[in-house]
Amino acid sequence: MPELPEVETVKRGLSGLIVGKTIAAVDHNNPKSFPNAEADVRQFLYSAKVLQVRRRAKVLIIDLSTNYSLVIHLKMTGQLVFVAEQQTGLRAQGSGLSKDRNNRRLRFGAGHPNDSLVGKLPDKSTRVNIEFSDKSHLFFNDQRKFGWMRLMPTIEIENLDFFKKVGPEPLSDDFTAKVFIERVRKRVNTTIKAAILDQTVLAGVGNIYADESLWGAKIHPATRVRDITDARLKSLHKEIRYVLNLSIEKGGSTDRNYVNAEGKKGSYINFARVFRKEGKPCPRHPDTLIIKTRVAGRGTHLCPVCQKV
DNA sequence: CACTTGACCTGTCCGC
DNA sequence: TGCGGACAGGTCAAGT
Repeated sequence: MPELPEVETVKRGLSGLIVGKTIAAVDHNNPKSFPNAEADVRQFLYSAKVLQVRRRAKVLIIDLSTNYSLVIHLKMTGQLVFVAEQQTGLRAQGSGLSKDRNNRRLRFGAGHPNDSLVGKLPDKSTRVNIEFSDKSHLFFNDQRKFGWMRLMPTIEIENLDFFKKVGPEPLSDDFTAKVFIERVRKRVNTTIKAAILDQTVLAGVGNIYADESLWGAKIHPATRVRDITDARLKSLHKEIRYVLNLSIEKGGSTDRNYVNAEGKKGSYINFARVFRKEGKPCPRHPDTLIIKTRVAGRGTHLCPVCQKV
């Protein structure tokens, strides 16, 4: 599920919600989702204070006062949701929950657009339940169990294989068109979609923003990198930064599972031009319909008129 | 080495 | 309704 904008949105939300809190207890039920031994959990997690929340690529890092960190990858269906102490009538602002005249929370059935997970957790997808000393909770939910949360010394994070190999942050000032073109050209013989999905080329782009940026740059996702001009790649660089920034502004994309730190959905999907728009008109060519095909083993959306191989 | 394909899981949706 | 198969936003390992 979550790509860079979704993870960034969770990071920003969590920063304002858990920094300064002290961990009091931790529950976990699946070694794939949370592999650490109990002894380490007790020693480095219990009584630890949250110092800061960071993001690198699609990975979240919660730094603790014990010089340990929680490193989290949400993969396809992971969620990190904070729930304040008591769900009383007067809740913290911005929770996204609808309320009736008496300021009580309204109940919604599953799938309602205004539905929220807050008040329903933990549930059967909860893999880790962190309780803070003020009785608030941070839940790590993950339906498909692809994601993970692990406790490790802060200083060792950079030595993880993933961090040693991962490419530059696409929204950093250093990530110029020149840098992008140099890196993407190392993947001469593959398709441009596979190249920008490759986290060692650049960090953070997943299936949604790959399709969205390729449409923006008018490049067919199956085009071989060697067949694309520098001018087109320069345009793609700009589009990648544009769609990522726009999505962060909209709180990310909720296609199925994604929710932010308050259990609320993102709205980028409402602004998408091609992703999940198969059968809808292309914004540039209202007479042409967006099609869905398969490129780089992934569902791929494109306009057959403005994106030619 | 560069590149592609399946595996990891659970849930949902679609066609029969 | 039930059942089988395809598919879902990400990475890896194993294959060519």
